[in-house]
Parts: sequence; C-alpha cells; structure tokens
Amino acid sequence: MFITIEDDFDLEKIRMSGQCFRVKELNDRWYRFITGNHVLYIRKDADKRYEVSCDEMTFHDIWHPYFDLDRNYEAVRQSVRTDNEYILDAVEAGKGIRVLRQDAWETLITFILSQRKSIPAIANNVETLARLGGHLIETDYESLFTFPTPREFMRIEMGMLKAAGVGYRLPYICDARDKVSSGEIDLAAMEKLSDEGLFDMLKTIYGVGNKIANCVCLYAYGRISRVPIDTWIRKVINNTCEGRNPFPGFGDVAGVIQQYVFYTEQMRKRGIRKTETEDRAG
DNA sequence: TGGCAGGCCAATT
DNA sequence: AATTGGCCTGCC
Repeated sequence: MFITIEDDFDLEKIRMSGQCFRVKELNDRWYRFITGNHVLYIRKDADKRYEVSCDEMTFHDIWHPYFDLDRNYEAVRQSVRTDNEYILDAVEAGKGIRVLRQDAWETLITFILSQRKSIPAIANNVETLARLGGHLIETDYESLFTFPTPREFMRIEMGMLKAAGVGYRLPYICDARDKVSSGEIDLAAMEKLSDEGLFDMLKTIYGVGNKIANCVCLYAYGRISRVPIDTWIRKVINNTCEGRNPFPGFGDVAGVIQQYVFYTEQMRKRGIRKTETEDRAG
C-alpha cells in the first residue's frame, strides 16, 4: 500500500535519532519498525509518498499515532525563536525527525537499561530480552520476537535476567516489572496525568531519575515539552549557552527541539569517529 | 588493553 | 542543597 505524508518525515533521521533501539535499515531502503505485536516495513517511494507493508486500518490505528503524524513538525520548527546559531542549525539538520509515541512499558524498561550504556549495547540488551521473554511473530520476510509484555516479563527466570547483561540495573528493572505487574504503576491510566504528575509517578520506580522519567514522558506519552538532559545535551548547554538551559524558552515543544539537538550531536560524534578511523587506517 | 558509555542512589558535606 | 563515589557489563 502507498501513503502520503505531507509533513517532515525522514526514516533515516528517525532511525538515528536515538529514541528507538529496534529500528532496522534493511536492503533497498526499506526500514523496519516494531511496536507491540506489530511490525511495519516502510520505504520512501517518491516525494511525500511511502510504500508500507500494512493495510490502511492498521496504519491509521497503529502507525499514524506511532509516528505522531497528527502533529505539524514544520510548524514546530518555524516556531523556534532564538539567536543561538547552534540550535538554529540543529533544527534544520534534524528536519524530518518525529518524536515517536512508543509503547510505555518497553520504553520504560529500555531507558532504565540505557543508563551508562552505549547505544549498540542497549540494542543488544533489548534483543536478548525479546528472545528470552517475547513471542515469535512471522512476517512475510522474517521471524522475530516481540518485546516481552509485563506478564511475559514476569516469567523470565531471575538467572536468565542476570545473564542478559543488565548488570547493576537488575534491581531497577525488577522494581519496574513488579510495580507494573501489581498495578501499583498503571501505565495506561497514567496517560491522563499532567506532565508533572506523570513525571513524579515514573520517578517512584527505583532506578528512574529525572533523565529517564523525562525520556518516558517524551517517547511514550508524547509530552513534547519534556527535555531529557543527558551528557550530550548537557555538553551543548555548556558549550553554546554558557551553562544556561535554553530549552524552557521553547515552551511546549522543547522536547522536539531537544531531539533535533541530540540527533545533531550523534551525527557529529559519528563524523569524528569516522575521521579517526580513517586517520588510523591511513 | 582498558577506558568509557544517552544515570541513579546513597553517603557525605 | 550541592558534591562525590560506586556500580555491572560490553563495545570500540
């Protein structure tokens, strides 16, 4: 099936924007996304035109909200008022990124795991958990494992969980698992909380601090005013804003601006690393 | 080979 | 309120 997307939409930038750890670039410019029991294969066909592997109803119900397609990102970009050249450049460089609306449970566990880990290490971890506790789904092209639901997660034996390479985060993910399973944390009901209420509730989980709570607010609940401040964003604040956090100035879309900046830093880091490798080889 | 990675908690001042 | 050490493990 073919669809039209008028607004900013760049699959490669979305993949590299660091929100999601199971996106994969396949052959022939196809991209694969996974959420819950759903798998999407998608590729750009022409300007604003995309080929997708699902039917119209599934796209409308699952992927349209996943890609946050009701929001006008062009308008978000144009709302930016700043004299910070770095941020203006980052907004332009990040054009095409969407802040994905991912499954809250998977986002919670994934970002708990993310602390002091490299992106490849996180991705490997998530795949390991999927194999351990998820269930097999067959697409037309491959078979793969879903991320384990809370119920499935409860069935993973402690020994296996320890061996999954989660390290000192083990008690953190166990606390998240237990609070969600018992209903003490109701991820679905938290949808109706205010941004602050949601943030505070997430922080009651052992191992969830400001950064990770904001990640879940932003990447699972679409709270695009939230700005997770990690080492990269901190570095930008220190280097280009003399330590003064500029993000509150972007108001209710600050989280989107943060995503453009984060993406820019990732690209810069990769560029430097590539150069270093080439230098070493040469 | 070992330093370091998308933080957090707890113990100190 | 602000600062600091320690933490599991795997990737480059």
